[in-house]
Amino acid sequence: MGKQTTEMLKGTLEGIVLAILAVSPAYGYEITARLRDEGFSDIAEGTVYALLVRIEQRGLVDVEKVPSEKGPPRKVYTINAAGGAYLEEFWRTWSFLAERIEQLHERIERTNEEGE
Amino acid sequence: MGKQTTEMLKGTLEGIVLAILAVSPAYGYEITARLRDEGFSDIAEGTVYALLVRIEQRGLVDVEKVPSEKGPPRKVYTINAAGGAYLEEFWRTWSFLAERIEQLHERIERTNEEGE
DNA sequence: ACCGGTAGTTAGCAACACTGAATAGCAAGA
DNA sequence: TCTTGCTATTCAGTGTTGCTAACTACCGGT
Repeated sequence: MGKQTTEMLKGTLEGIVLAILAVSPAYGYEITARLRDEGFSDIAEGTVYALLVRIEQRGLVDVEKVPSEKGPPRKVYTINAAGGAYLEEFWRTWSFLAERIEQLHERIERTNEEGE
Repeated sequence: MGKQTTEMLKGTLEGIVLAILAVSPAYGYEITARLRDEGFSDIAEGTVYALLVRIEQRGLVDVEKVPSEKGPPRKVYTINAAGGAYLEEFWRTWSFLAERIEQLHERIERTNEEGE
């Protein structure tokens, strides 16, 4: 994966995972798969598991152990009230950043056009 | 500044600064000021200077020392060809990420509406 | 008995933004 | 003169984050 992507995921991956959990509860392995489906093809499994541990420790999600038919028990994560609040804050921060960056992008596009 | 903002800036601040330099060359102190004008009110000066050192070492910018009338000499940074290529890659990465996240956001908005 | 898919854990690493302090030049006011 | 204030840059140390790589563990089919 591009190095830029890696760096850009810092600070956003957490929100992305919480957003996925806001759609419906899920366990680690499943989340990794959903991320792949979403287009984040190369996110390491280890990364997701580590992230889940973090958001659990911060109390943003509730966890339930569910036996699996084909493997060790799953840890199913459900976003809770604190997680919901955190996610809202995430959207606000994201919107702010996205707006600024889009503005910059457009300004540069215009500058380039004028220069041609 | 919010902790989320700090984390989200990782990977994007570099692109933002390069984008600012793509508009016109500038020196560190000035860049900090421009960032404030852009709405990034609380980016530490030290952060900007450290970032400038990094992108200089990677050869993304050219540097010229210019005497200042009111203080020590300025280091004026100009984006070069390598920096331009890097910036383009940045826009691609950003667009990809922004698209995915917007999709997720919209999906959740819809989910919430249905639930009401 | 072995292999492949499912599921999770852990240790160590590199990159990045922040804090806080230090350095340095110059101008205007007490 | 001394000091305050603005301009301008540098540096050491910290915390968070995502990645890599290896390991454990459970199950079914060959």
